Amino acid sequence: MKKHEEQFLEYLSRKKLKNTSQRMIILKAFLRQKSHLSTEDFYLQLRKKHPGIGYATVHRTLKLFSECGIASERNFGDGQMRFEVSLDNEHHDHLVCTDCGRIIEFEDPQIEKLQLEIAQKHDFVIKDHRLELYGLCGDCQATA
Amino acid sequence: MKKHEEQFLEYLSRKKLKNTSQRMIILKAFLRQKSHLSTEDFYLQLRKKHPGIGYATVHRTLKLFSECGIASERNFGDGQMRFEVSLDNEHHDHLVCTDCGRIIEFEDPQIEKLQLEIAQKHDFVIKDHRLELYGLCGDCQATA
DNA sequence: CGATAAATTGAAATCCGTTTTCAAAATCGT
DNA sequence: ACGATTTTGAAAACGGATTTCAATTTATCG
Ligand SMILES: [Mn+2]
Ligand SMILES: [Mn+2]
Ligand SMILES: [Zn+2]
Ligand SMILES: [Zn+2]
Repeated sequence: MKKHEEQFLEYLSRKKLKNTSQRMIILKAFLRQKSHLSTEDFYLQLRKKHPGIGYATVHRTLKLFSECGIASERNFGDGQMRFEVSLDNEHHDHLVCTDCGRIIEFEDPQIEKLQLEIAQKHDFVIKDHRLELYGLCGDCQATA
Repeated sequence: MKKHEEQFLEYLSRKKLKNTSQRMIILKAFLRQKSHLSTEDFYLQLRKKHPGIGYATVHRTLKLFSECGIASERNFGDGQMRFEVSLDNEHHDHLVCTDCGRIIEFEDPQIEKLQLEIAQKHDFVIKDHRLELYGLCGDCQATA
């Protein structure tokens, strides 16, 4: 987990950006966070300990994390941007419970391979992709 | 293509909604449309022939189409809602060119099957899913 | 150290697509 | 045609993301 911090600091100096207390606080909170939080939720969380830090700063800093590669932006179609820590250059996709919001991550090399084949067949070069499976988690099937 | 019209009319009467000239005009334009248009683009298109019809009505009517099953809402992550005619209950996914916006549809039974297996493994019941491959189409690779 | 230029901050304003409001108009069963 | 109900279009409201701006903080250099 030290790698993320280094990567961010390196990005700051490379871009001639400044290292501020707010940025360090947000970074630490972000790395400790339960993932897939919306900007708003993350901000509300952070505000408990650090009421002085503004929403704009949180928003801007999360964008920085994304730019420098330590965070991934996610969009689960609910109109909120979400962020998660990105580990190395691992990729994963998501199961999303539409009832309780639970999110399960998965990785499937077979699907990834099939995606590449499809792209080739249509003369596409893939830069990115999103796969999300929406449904009910075990708990919510019981409740329903 | 008559089926869509019937399905919409049936939905209207079932929900005790009224059949208006605007709704019929929008329906015809929608069925004739080049797919994956945003509400805004569809509205601008429609307005050329029917300047009297308001954006709100177009928006509400597209929602109706979606509710009654003759349209599918799509969200390609650019902050615009898009609509397309849904054929029978066929499902398909999308290749999206991030340069020129070209959209290619595809279907892959193997991927669908693997998705089901993943869901089972995590005790999920899938209701819906989205798979989008973002990249460059053949033309745009050349240009770049 | 200071001084200074440059970057950052937080609050508020703005943006932009979506959705709602509301009074006037249209629909449709009778 | 009547009257209850629904629909319409313009404008306002909404909600999240982004920008503005004056005040503050940071980093660099003498
Ligand atoms: Mn994740
Ligand atoms: Mn399509
Ligand atoms: Zn659940
Ligand atoms: Zn292209």
